[in-house]
Amino acid sequence: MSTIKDVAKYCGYSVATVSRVINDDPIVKAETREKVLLAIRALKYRPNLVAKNLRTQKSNSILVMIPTIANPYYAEVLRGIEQGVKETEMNPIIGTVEFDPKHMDHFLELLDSNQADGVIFISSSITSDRLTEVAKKHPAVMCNEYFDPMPVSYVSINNEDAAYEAACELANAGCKQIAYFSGVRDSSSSLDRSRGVKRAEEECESVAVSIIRGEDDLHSLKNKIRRILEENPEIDGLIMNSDVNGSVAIRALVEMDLVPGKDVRIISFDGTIISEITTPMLSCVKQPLFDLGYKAVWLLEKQMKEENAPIERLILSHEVTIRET
Amino acid sequence: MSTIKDVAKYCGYSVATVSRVINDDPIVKAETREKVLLAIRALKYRPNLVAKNLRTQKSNSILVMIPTIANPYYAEVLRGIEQGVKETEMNPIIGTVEFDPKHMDHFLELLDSNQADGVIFISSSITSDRLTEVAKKHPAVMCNEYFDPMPVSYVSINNEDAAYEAACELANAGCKQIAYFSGVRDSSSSLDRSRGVKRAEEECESVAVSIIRGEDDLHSLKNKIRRILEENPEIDGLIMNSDVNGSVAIRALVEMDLVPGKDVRIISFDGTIISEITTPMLSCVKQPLFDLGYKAVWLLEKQMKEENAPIERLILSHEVTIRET
DNA sequence: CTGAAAGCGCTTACAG
DNA sequence: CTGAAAGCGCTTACAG
Repeated sequence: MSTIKDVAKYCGYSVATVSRVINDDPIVKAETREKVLLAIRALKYRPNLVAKNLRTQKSNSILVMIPTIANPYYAEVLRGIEQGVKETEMNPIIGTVEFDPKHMDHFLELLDSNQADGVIFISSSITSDRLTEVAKKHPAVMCNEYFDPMPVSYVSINNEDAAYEAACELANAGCKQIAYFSGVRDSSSSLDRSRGVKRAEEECESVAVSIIRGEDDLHSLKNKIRRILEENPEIDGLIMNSDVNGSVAIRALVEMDLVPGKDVRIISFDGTIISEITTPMLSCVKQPLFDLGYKAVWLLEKQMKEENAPIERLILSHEVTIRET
Repeated sequence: MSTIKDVAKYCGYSVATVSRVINDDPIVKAETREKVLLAIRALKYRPNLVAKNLRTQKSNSILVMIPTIANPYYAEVLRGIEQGVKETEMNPIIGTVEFDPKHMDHFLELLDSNQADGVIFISSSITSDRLTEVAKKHPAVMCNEYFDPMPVSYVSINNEDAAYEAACELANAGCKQIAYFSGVRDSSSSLDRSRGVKRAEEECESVAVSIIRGEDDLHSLKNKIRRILEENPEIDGLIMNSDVNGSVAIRALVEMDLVPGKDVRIISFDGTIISEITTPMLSCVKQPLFDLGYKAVWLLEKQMKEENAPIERLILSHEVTIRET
């Protein structure tokens, strides 16, 4: 590989001038630029970004922490992040936590060892304490979750409204008794959604809502749904906190000889591809996943540009999509 | 952030000695090591890996090219890659091509600009010509696909055998007329699978097999399946080249009032989570996705260690899992 | 066993 | 408008 020195020698200018050409410094004479460019092409020169990063004390990378990659939900958010990052010529380093704090520490090291300039935490990929610690030293933003009150920018949908609307939608379709299966952990989104379904219960007197804690694995969840449904045959509406869990609800119903969308309606959160490949297709609360990721990068950039940039809270709009359940 | 110089000053040794301690050089006296370690802890020193990388002329990162992240199939392979990479203390840089050559070039630049030391191409994330070019300059391996003959290591399952077994499985279950829906592009796996189903047709005289080219989007595929099934009502077995496409087959059957797994059997490739969340659950050819990724890293490491390491072709074993279709 | 010094490939104030 | 030189934070042959 040729270096900047080789280029300088080849075209007869100094490395300083070559550097200026590479960095589009308008101060260099047009004629000089041409000659340097010619040399660069002739030698197939590529700047060594490691050297540049060392010199400029930036890594040009941001860390993206996600709970797990094995979920189309996060994949879609990542696509938005990649788009955002690309526009700023940075590289994303994807850290999949897989619910293991050791993994998290491993990735957060990258911030301290100058391999990443900032970090985006997607969903519940970090604890409140740990975030406080990290955010003190490095630019950080949250995506899809938040800790209140904490001086960290975030982007999310309004989960309370979304859950409220989902419950109203079911009520309008004639449901009298709705069960909301929440997440397993008390995340902000989970709590907000609970608040939303409760508000729906208060506002429309025709409907009753119960909140049920979910299960981590699909099989336990399916059994739990069946049990709840057997014990409460009056339940005719289900709100599931993810599309995968929505698919589990379909299965539970089918096993009980109930028809999803007829005997029991289902609305699931997220609107990933999962909600489109089930039969029947899941009605869902569509989150703007791509945009959530994209905006997270945008927020992070602001934090990285200014030392004391103001904290921002961004709420994107969702959409309740009624399909076949 | 403190640097190696600060540490040296703090403990009274030279930066050279501190460097040796950091790198576990056994030559330093135990007593010295202790004192240096104390200083490192006192100053919360973290080595700047960018500097180290520049000095040692390695990036400590490998590039992982995938067609798209929005697919549980690739997500699972990535998990294996992450595991492998972690064990070698490298970082993966994930490049999602999204079927856009511009994206690919963007990521391949990382190799030339010293930000990555080697590259793994997952599935059909590159063309044969481009790979030849890249492999000349950088360590490279392929995962799940291959180009023959080409001096590049790869890891894959035996797709021909897998498709053969899937077809035999359907034949044993009583199917007389099988349709194999292949991929849209002529990848090695697609071709090998076609060969496999043809071999099954030759060997068991009781069954006929037709090969049908798939469609890129789900809706077109569903319509195509319906059309084929309407024109050929004797078809009683379907082999789909992905779980997502398997789910589309389920939907097509249900819309035609056919019962998946009874009127028409389905075996889909891959065995991702998708195959577990459909109702009925898809029978499938389970690929060792995690191991495929893990072994790809292992192969790449060998290529990176030695300039002229021999080319290896690794075939991992698959498994036909019969569930409800 | 330890240290002084060169050097990895860049950028950037400073001088001219 | 261009160049000489310092320096980013490390590693490593070499000398002692």
